[in-house]
Amino acid sequence: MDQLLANIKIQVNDKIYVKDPETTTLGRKIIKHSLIMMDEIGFDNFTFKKLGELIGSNESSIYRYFENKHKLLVYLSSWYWSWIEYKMVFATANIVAPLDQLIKALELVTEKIEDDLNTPYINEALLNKIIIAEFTKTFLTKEVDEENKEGFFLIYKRVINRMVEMVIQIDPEYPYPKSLISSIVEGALHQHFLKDHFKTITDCNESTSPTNYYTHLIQRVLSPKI
Amino acid sequence: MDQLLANIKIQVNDKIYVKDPETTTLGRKIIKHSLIMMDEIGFDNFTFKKLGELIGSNESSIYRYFENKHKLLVYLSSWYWSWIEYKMVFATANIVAPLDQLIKALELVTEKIEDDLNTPYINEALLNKIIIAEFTKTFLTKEVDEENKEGFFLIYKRVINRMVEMVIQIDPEYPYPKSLISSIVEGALHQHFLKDHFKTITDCNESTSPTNYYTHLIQRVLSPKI
DNA sequence: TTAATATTGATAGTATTACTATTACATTTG
DNA sequence: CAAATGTAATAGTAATACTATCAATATTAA
Repeated sequence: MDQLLANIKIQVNDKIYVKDPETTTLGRKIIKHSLIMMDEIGFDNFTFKKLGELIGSNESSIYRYFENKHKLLVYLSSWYWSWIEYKMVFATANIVAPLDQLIKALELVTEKIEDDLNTPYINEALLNKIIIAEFTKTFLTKEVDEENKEGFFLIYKRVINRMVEMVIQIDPEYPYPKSLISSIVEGALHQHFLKDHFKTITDCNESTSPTNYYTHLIQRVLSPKI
Repeated sequence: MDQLLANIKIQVNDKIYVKDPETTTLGRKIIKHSLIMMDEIGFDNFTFKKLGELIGSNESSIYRYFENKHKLLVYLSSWYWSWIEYKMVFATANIVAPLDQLIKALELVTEKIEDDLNTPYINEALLNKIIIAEFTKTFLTKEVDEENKEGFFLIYKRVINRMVEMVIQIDPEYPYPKSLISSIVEGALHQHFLKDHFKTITDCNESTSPTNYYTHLIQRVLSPKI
């Protein structure tokens, strides 16, 4: 699986960028350092001018890759969910029992991520931190419906629907499979945030992870058919 | 309860504002019209200049009430959760069984809100829409830890902890009461958003509400002691 | 009632952001 | 080697996010 990833290009909707950043040195530099910078100062304080200074490139050169910083964040998010989807497909392919599949998939979307060394210019650990802190900002905008029509959130929704299928297999009678999964995927990011900033309203900490909480939850919520 | 609310002032941490907007005509105008405007154009496009034009006041006059638009959003959120807390305390006061209490509280935090006519310059239906679309932006910032220390999110956390207490009463053995409630409160807002924008990843719609989903969920997750 | 004080409005000004446009030069590719 | 593509530098615009000052008006306290 690790080696496979080295040869496969993560697919991102080409309407998100002006020019594919994966194809040039500057493009890859933009991605790599935008991760570092967004993690450090946050999306709100991040600007193309600052990024340009950091990588020793002109602001206008960055605009040749991304229309604006919002699109860059959408790109990073798409990349992230595409990478998660890829891992999910492989990690669950050999698992027969749907419940075990779901538990595995759950682990992938709720665990803290470590850097995947197969992607040299993307630090997944950083990207995961950015997703936790910034992902909701990609869709909490007035333009969400247009961008959704353009397919900006397709991969994210596909990841969720893959897990929904597992739920339906496990317990066809369960009435809210979509809401269950969408609230888990979003909720896991939120629990990671709480653990770092609002410790008094979460049980997650060093020893208990969002993965533990949600694994326990689905086992109580779903009634596997025998 | 309705009459009571008319006489009680919703308390908001006074570090959030420069000058209490509830005490003057202009202040109340700022609140009332910021709701209308934020609902219409969204928080990101909202500026004090535009608000000033709308209410026929100078931009600088608005800065006398709020340092910036972020603080205004924090104010509106605090007000919202304070109002929810108030309703929760009254609505659950006469209920004996903790499970019934929790179901009632759950209803309050997950249902779609209608305007409460006791607060003439706050339209709660609008405020609820703004909370759904913008609330996470109040804490997904680099300043969250400082602002948390200042007590900006106290009421929100108190609402959650009230419900956590109910969960502990219902099922003292349940290992994740805080994560359960924090993920429900946040998740309910998210489900409302999905129902309006990403219909393919939620079961919520005209006939099924987030309240239905979460009421069903807690009954499966919690095992009431007998 | 008058004087002091608080509130608001108007104007102006600054630094930063979020871009767009143009030109020139460098590098890669066919 | 010519064309296409990529990159850098400069300049410029409109909007944003404020801050400061001062005059006009409303409120309140002596």
